[in-house]
Amino acid sequence: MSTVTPRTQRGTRTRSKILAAAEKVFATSGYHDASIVKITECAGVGLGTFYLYFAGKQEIFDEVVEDLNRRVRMAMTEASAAAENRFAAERAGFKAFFHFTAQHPALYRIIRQAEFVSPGALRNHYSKIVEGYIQGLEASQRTGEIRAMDPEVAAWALMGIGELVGMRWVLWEGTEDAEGHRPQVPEEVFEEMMNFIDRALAPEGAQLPVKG
Amino acid sequence: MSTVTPRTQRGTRTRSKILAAAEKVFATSGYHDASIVKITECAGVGLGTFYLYFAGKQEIFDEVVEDLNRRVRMAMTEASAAAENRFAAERAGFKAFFHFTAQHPALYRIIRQAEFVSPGALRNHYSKIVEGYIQGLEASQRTGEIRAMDPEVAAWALMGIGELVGMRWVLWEGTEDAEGHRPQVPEEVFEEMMNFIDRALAPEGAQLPVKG
Amino acid sequence: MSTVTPRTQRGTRTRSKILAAAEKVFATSGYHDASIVKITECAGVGLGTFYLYFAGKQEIFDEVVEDLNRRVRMAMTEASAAAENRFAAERAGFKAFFHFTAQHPALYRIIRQAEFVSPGALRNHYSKIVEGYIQGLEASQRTGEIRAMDPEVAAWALMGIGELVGMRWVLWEGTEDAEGHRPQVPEEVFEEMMNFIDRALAPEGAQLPVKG
Amino acid sequence: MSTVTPRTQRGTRTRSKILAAAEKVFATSGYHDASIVKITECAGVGLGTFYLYFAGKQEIFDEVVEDLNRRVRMAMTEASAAAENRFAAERAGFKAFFHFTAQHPALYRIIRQAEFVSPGALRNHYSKIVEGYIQGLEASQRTGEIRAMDPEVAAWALMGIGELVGMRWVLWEGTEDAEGHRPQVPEEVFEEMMNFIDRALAPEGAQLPVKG
DNA sequence: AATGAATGAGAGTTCATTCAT
DNA sequence: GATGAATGAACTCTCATTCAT
Repeated sequence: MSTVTPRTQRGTRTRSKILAAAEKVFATSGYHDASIVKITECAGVGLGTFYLYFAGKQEIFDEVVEDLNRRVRMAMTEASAAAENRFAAERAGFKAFFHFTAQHPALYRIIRQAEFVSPGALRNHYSKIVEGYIQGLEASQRTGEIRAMDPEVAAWALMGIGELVGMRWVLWEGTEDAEGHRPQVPEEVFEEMMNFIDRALAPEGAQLPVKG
Repeated sequence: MSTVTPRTQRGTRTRSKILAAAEKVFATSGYHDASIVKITECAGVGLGTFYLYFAGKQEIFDEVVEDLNRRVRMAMTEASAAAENRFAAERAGFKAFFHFTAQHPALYRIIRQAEFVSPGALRNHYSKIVEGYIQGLEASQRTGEIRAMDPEVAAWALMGIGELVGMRWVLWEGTEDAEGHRPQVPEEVFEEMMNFIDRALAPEGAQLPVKG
Repeated sequence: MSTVTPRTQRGTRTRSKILAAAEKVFATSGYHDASIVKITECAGVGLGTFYLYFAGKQEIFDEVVEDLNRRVRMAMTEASAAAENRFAAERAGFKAFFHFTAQHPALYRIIRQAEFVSPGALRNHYSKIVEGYIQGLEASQRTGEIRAMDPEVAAWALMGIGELVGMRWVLWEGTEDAEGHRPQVPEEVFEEMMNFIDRALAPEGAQLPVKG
Repeated sequence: MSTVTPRTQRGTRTRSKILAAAEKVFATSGYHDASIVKITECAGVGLGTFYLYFAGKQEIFDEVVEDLNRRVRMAMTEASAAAENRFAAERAGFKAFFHFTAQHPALYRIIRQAEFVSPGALRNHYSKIVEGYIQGLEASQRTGEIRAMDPEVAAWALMGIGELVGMRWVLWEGTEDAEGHRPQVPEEVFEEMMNFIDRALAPEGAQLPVKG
């Protein structure tokens, strides 16, 4: 009995419930402790139902990763797009990233295990995000808003900063509130981080905006 | 039957063999696929022998993490200590980090799974490395070599940069050579990264060293 | 929800499609690997439709067995009936049996699993074929064409010969052609076998017909 | 954790217990209903112990088939060897076959399912037994005790006779006694069968021995 | 000190069957 | 008449851990 794309509305809803449950359970328990039983119980469907829509545990894992990846990129892109200049765009992008992280701790917790679960998914995730950073950096370079540099190296550096700052101040700091959401990065930490980044990217001899 | 500290020289040697095997197997297979059988076979000892020296799988994992952490910090500290100024120290520290990474891919592969295996070990690992960065940054601040800033935020940023650049250019780039070692970060990438960092940390109005 | 005899012509056609599909799938995959999904897919009907016409997997298996049994016996009877004497009838019967086997390998493959799936169906199948042999043997005994003997023992012996010779030379020998049919028993093997049987049955002091 | 040949005496005994239990359970329940749990329970060992000595269900099935095959052939060979002439040898061989069947119904019940479980094992089983028949027939041909014929065809015919007569009178007739053994083929049936065979094989114009 | 046979909880997965549409 | 989404019991197999030797 092979996996199937749902044909009815009811089927589509069921598939979504399972996918959402999987995100939650993977984030809470990690890949290996996330049993199909846990996922289906959390989704409120029978065990066998899982295999109606997914070929197996690894397949749904990949789909969850891809899904989170798509959503976090969209969140970042939308936030940046609304900004007036590169400073604002940068800030908005990181803000959106931390906001998403706070609401979907799954992003971190899931990605960091992917190394052995699904190496392809892992690389794909990071590569796609880096791609977004690169495009932004290249655009800013063309307008002279940032200095000349290899955008790829800078992109990985920016992602590294976001990743560990997010881990430290969103994931570790404090615990979830009643709705399972986490606090944002504190304002002063965020400013320090943005200052760090702005200086790293600033054109030769530029005047940095003064905050506060 | 509780774990035992080896009393004889032979016992000490056996324990070390198992620990070394565990590092290798965890790095190759990941925590969950690393069975005790694999570890003991790799170490060339009987299955039961494992439980003579370790309380269980999670315990030896923690010990491997701690061991790697101690060694990478020592490598970074030693490299930095020999440097003449903060620029050189910074460069030497990152060089040492990438060098260690290249020779012990286990560091990454193991750490990134620790989230669910042993959260304490994970935080401990990052915190200790950050601690080293903070001390270095504070010292440089006192001598005025770097600008005023919150050293903790900068420390996490630096660690993030090292982590993702290392992942991208050491772990992913190219494959292992015959001895299982990996290539270093390419020179030009390293320079771009250091330039990024130097600018981020530089005091107001400082002249950055020009790289030939 | 109980099984239903089709009331419409459409229903009758559907039921037949499923039965034919079941014969094919049972023969190809064996009883246990023949899922209801496979059968209904092969029949080109929905899964649920199966239970409209059959109470379950075992029931349709029994019906397939019975169906094959009826058809093979009819083939053998018709072939024998047209023959002029017992020699010819005998030959014609075995020929028909092998011919049917060649076109319906399902006969063997299905029957041989019936032991645990449906013991009753198994015994019924063999018993009915034996019954046919017995009637033929008794008739020949009355005309003196064959010697005095217990017809039941002889009948089982004949069936055993046919079964294993068929397995060896029809089922195993060569592969199916484009239409999924199998080659007949080679002429010389068939003659050897008939010679074996003729001698076993021949009246005291009889002259056997010389072949070739 | 891969399968292992037992190194200790205890291990050897355990492996044998499991193998014996498997024969019994396969014979009683058939391949598909014979779960590993049933087998290990019947053997009085833990579930996991099974996988210490066997790679899986199919592997132990093959081994059981091979084991039964070896034993039935040895029983037949030994019985025949002690006989004074081909008549006696033939009778002794079939007697031994039925005797073995009576004590190991597993032989039939297991073999007949092998078609889909392990086709190789099935062919191997029949081929090896046929090989024994062929050798006996060829020897008798050389001494002139039986007529000229293709020994392979005759061998398959003999095996077919034994198989179905055994099925009918040993397996089906009556039920097991307290020790799980089955009654022999009735004397008169056996004589009828041997008479059938003797005539089929007898040299031209031979006098058949008259049975009192 | 060292070993490896033994264990069983728990994992992922399949599929005959039911039933609302 | 026809459908396919939903179910859960039951299966095979893995592996951390114990313990007698």
